[in-house]
Amino acid sequence: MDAKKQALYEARARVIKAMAHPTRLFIVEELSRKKKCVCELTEMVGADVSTVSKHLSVLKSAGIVSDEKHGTQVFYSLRMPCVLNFFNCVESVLQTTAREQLQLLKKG
Amino acid sequence: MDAKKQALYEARARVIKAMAHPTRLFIVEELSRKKKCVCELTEMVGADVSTVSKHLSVLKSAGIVSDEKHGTQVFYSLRMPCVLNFFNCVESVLQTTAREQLQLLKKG
DNA sequence: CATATATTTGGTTATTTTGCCAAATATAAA
DNA sequence: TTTATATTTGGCAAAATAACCAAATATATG
Repeated sequence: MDAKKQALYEARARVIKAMAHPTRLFIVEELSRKKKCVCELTEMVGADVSTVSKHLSVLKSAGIVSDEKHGTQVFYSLRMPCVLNFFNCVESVLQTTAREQLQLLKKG
Repeated sequence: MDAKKQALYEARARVIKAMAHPTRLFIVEELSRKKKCVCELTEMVGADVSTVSKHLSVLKSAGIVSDEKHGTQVFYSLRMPCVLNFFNCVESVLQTTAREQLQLLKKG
């Protein structure tokens, strides 16, 4: 794999890696409903504010969410709703795997 | 976030995390064309066989690829082609971000 | 059975990621 | 300006990842 191709796949991986965390997936799904401030998300996630803030910064750096300041609060919103398409496929993967496991158990 | 929800998002994250590596993205795209043995992929990737084998095992554990043995070779194929949908969105994210950067540079 | 080829597994080291705490910033209100 | 609230940043320790080498396994062939 040459350097150019390598760079391309690294760029792609960076975006996907930004989604690859339970908390960040949760945040993305919540933001798909409605923009929310850090404090709301912190409350929902149930982790330290600084932790949630850092997760948001990962998503922002990847270009997945955007932020806007209103007074002292910062509201985040989903900038690329197409990432929601991931969920459908992920759900299929999980279901297919689960069904297959079930089959194996029946047969075994 | 209660334990049940936590578990759900962890399961989802496991699938996405399996994709979140440049080499694995490359492998997935190659397998979308045609099933390939470990030796072929190793050649294309240009890393140690053991490294490629481990990447394949990550993809397999996540349910994204499947394998079949023919003699001494193991052929991997894409089990869930829907993961290819990820690429479109990832490309959009990269493009949107790049265009925005360009705008900022023009204005600045 | 011995040999050669393909793949996986175990082990080690280096790097990255995560999460929390404490401290720094920013903004609004008293 | 002081105070209170919201958010980000720096730093540290624990955990997870990644890559390579060496060794183990499996399968075909001489």
